[in-house]
Amino acid sequence: MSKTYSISELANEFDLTTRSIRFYEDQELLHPTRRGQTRVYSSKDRVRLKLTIRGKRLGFSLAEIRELFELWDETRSGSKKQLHLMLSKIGERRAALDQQMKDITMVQLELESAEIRCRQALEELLEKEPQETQNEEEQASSADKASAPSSATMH
Amino acid sequence: MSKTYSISELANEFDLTTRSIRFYEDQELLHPTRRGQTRVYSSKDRVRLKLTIRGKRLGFSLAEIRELFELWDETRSGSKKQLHLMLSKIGERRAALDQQMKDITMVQLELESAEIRCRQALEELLEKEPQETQNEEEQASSADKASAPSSATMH
DNA sequence: CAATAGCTTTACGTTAACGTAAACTTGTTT
DNA sequence: AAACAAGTTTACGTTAACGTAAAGCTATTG
Repeated sequence: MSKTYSISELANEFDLTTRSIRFYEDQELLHPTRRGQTRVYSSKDRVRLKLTIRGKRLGFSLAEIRELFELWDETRSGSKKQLHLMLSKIGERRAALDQQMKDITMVQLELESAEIRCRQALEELLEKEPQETQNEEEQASSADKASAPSSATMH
Repeated sequence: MSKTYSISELANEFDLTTRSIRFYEDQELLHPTRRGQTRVYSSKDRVRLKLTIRGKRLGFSLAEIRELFELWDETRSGSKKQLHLMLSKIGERRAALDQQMKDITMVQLELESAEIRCRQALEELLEKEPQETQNEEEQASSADKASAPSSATMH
């Protein structure tokens, strides 16, 4: 008997709402069993949830993610035609991800250049306005080598 | 006077609808000038459109893309506080992209393994059912070495 | 035993990113 | 001048991915 999880355990672990998790089930990304009326998630479900989140971060729709899951599941039992179709689908996805890799590289370059520009603008400011008590220097030094974790409120 | 573009020129080049392009303007991603009532796009607008598309492929929302554009624009004129804020935002974005890189790598691995599994299943089929006249063999040979470009309807 | 905690279903609301249609202007071609 | 092409505004419709009540089951805890 491998481990099982409740809906709120998973919700906490992955920082989702239970609503989302039930919604994913609705979209057939998860297939928990039931104990009475309560959902019981297997570790397979947990893995799928993790994969789903990863997929979402990459901009995949839930439908696309589901498609990939189904492909994976049907691999064993597939007919010849099915298998070829799967290979083609997988090829599509891999190509799309290759494109994304390139995109990311480009955007990273842009951001890097923006960062440099930003730092230069800062330096220029510091030259014209030499010292003004500034205790905010901690910031400047800390953000230097690692791209900061940065909590931040965002939106 | 550098080159300018009409809305449909851009729409064709980037395979968008004019509706989308106008919508992007509405969201302040583009700022075309006007000749009469007609929009005239500069090459700067064209670059922004290209960047927008790239951003979208990475799962950025239009609002996020707009934010990045604004950061970039305000870099020159920014105050010290502003500049630090920008650096922080840029750091966020770069961290997110780093995460995406990892995600992609993981998913690529999964897909690769799925592909291998697929090919093995195919081989097993071919062993048990040596030849059966199959005229579906055209398929088999073509999908073999290159992960097909595959146009595909996607949507 | 009544209340609390955690789960459930049902169902309407919301936001982003456009699609789609209607009605109008403006220039160009026949 | 009539018709066509390309552009415009206005506005309502649509889909995905949840949010947000509302109302009810069920176990255990004070």
